[in-house]
Amino acid sequence: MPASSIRARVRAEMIDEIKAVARRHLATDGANLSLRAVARDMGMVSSAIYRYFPSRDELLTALIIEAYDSLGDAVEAADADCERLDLRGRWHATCRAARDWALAHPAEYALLYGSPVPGYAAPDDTIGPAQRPPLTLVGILRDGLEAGRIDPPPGTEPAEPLRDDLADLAQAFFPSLTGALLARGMAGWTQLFGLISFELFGRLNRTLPHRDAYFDHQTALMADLIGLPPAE
Amino acid sequence: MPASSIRARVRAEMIDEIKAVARRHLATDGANLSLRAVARDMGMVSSAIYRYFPSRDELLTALIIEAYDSLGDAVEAADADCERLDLRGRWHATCRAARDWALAHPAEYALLYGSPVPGYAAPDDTIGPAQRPPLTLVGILRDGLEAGRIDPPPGTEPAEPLRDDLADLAQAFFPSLTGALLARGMAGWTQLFGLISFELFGRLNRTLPHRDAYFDHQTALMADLIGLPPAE
DNA sequence: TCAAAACCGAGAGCAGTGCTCTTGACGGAG
DNA sequence: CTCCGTCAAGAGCACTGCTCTCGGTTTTGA
Repeated sequence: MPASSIRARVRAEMIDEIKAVARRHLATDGANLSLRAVARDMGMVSSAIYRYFPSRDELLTALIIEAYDSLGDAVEAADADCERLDLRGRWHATCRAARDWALAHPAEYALLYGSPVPGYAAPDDTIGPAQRPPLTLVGILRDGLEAGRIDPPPGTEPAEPLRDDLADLAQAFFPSLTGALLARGMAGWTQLFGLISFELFGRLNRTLPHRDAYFDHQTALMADLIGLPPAE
Repeated sequence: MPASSIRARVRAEMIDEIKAVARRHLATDGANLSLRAVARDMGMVSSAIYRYFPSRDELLTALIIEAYDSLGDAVEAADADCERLDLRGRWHATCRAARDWALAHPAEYALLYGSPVPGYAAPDDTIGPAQRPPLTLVGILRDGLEAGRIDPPPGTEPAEPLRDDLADLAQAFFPSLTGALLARGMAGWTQLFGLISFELFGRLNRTLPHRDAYFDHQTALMADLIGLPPAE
């Protein structure tokens, strides 16, 4: 064990360094990072990288999982910093945390939520970390329902056959979640993703200089739609 | 003119054929299409392509503009097929048209609304065609306001400094558009983009088999948020 | 303890990419 | 008919992901 662990330790450090250099390249070169380039940066030969990652896609997968966890950490920490029953505060905090993380790590965000790489299929290892942000939003719904503090405004109700789909999916989260509320929560999650993507990918109108205020207002609209009570 | 135009005609046909082959490759290989591959498909040598497109990015730009116009045509046609005062019908028709187009041309949609290509900056030729879909939505707002048929539900109002930004931007569209309504319209547009992206990029939960119904319901929620009157 | 097994880095090599440059042939314009 | 512009072709450069082999080191197990 002591002798073998020194090799294993060096190997783990090597993997970490490769991932760190690759993450740095990702920030500048975008999704098309080159194994040879990271190998050059590390003073190695390209073929040596393959001792640690069997392919470029495997390296990308490792970076994707790390990015999902980094985003999940940020979102969950922001949510945990709020009063449990301050539903609207938690909603805004999680949304802002996701946006802040995306603005700080644009290339990683593009890797997670941008167009999928053509030949690349995300392995199952990624679906767990990928669900952490939306699950945080579901947690807000759960706490709000338990406290009886969620009142969605009147509006379109899901009809068949969607009603059963939503009800089944809602039951998989927690029993008191209705399909109608789940749909509104998913609308909020979709809006959050769209807001960040538009801002990050440059599709936001240039005549909106106060982007923080715009983001907060648009997420507030979705909080209204979900039925989160106004902050007192 | 007659003699020179035969040359120009052949050249124009060549450009069209290159774009057609490239679009075909785009559907299979995604964003990383190869000039050499399209040249091979046309029985040419790669360097010959450069007689018609100075770089791969120029070819991509041409495809992007064509795709924007194709999407714009579909959206505007769907909108024009509706009764002018059937605001909700127009909203659903345009949303469905955008989704149908995206599902029929996933690679082109990813090219337009996916993560930007790292070294590539969209030239100004693209911003005109790119604005056609959102401008169609603005047209629904304009007709609705002129007919006095839009009643947004109560909810968060934009505060300073966002209020002025939105008001200025709204004035640039048409005078009677308020900043608050514009923000709700932009939320609808953001939601539409997010819905399509989630479905296309495989982030939609697999337990929602009736995707058409889900899409219609979510866009109906946004119609409620905007204040489009219910269909009678 | 000492040989066998596993691991590792370096290098060559293959097939592919975008792009540049030169060469030679063809066709329209004066 | 001659010139000039346009064209396809080919060679070549620098780059990519990836495979394989060759030595050298480290770890393991008998």
